Amino acid sequence: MSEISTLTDKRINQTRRALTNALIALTLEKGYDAITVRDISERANIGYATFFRHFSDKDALLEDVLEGTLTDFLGLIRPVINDPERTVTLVFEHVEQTPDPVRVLLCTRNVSPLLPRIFAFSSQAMLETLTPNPKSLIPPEIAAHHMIVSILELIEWWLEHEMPYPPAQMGKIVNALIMQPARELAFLEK
Amino acid sequence: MSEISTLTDKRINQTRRALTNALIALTLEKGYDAITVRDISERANIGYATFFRHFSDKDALLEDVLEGTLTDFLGLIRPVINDPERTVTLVFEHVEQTPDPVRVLLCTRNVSPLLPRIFAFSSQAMLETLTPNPKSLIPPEIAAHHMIVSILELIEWWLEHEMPYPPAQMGKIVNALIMQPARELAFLEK
DNA sequence: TGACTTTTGAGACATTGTATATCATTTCTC
DNA sequence: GAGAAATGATATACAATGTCTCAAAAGTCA
Repeated sequence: MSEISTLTDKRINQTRRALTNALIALTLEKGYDAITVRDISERANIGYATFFRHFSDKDALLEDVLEGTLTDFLGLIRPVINDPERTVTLVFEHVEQTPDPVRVLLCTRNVSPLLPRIFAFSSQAMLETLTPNPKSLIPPEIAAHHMIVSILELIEWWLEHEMPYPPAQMGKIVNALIMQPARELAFLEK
Repeated sequence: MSEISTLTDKRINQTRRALTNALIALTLEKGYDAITVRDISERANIGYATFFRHFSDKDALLEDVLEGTLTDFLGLIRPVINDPERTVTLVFEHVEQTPDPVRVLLCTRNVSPLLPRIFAFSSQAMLETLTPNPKSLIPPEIAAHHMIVSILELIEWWLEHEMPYPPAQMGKIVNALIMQPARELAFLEK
């Protein structure tokens, strides 16, 4: 009973969604550090004490938001992981559709350990797919790390400049500037 | 009198240096968000109220530390700004000599507006030095931004992996992986 | 060295934010 | 409609911030 209702009760879902939306909105307005649990609960029209019935503190709510955002990304790119340009284009299209959670992700980079773990995981996955060139000057771990992290940097630039180029063009740019050079310099041809 | 002694009184310098060192040490131990003004003043062997005679809050002390660190960097690279490999090598040598303030800089990226401003400034300076290739797929602002930001990413990787390659090699790697491709793709030959 | 100035340490205080507990009320599930 | 669960409102303990005061310590400069 109670185990099922914890998942299905409309009030719970509604409360959590309201808190999530409030956190995202307030973080973009004032910055994550500046907002309080009281701010969040007021914006969400939720009692202050009710917040703590769902999340142990502000950081736990953030984790919840980031986890959803990152899960979306991983599901999106998994099917096309071997086509860099297509992967990057899909990522930018997804950012275009829901920019706010991504903005939150970017401006809370150092708060949560989630992003570093996703980076390490993605780098590892990439190293298992490609064959390092033993004669290369560039260690494969550096090339893999560079490919992963630089994409996020360009997403950040793109969002801060109000998405001046369409996702397909960003896919071409990232591929030419980052993916192709890294693959040619550090790995053997497919 | 008071104006001169404000700058020369040994007690002031000693207090500020102790607070600076305490902030760096505690940030690396527990993370910037987790430390309190009381933590800092206790570690520095300074009275709690004395902290506020020097800095309005924790963030102001951090700004002071970061400003010094960034000023060091800018002074270091200014003379050799047109030689990418040498510039990068010097930067990595400097990080090797004083890694702790750089670690603090990296893990407080989103706290202070200083780093974004330095990035914007450096990108602008780079754009004024190089000639964009009008036929390039890649906008020069993206190439410039990429060159600046990616170096910091590799510094972060290098520090987190305990500096596994010497600065000179990191200079070669960064030049081959980032600087050369960006220059060839987005700018005209010097 | 010695007079004078400035900084410091210690403690009190008001304020703000966190996190928990209680209880009547509302809302959902079955 | 009955019972169970979540919510709102309120009270409370606690931790951290930032300000203030005053006596003691340490510096400056003649």
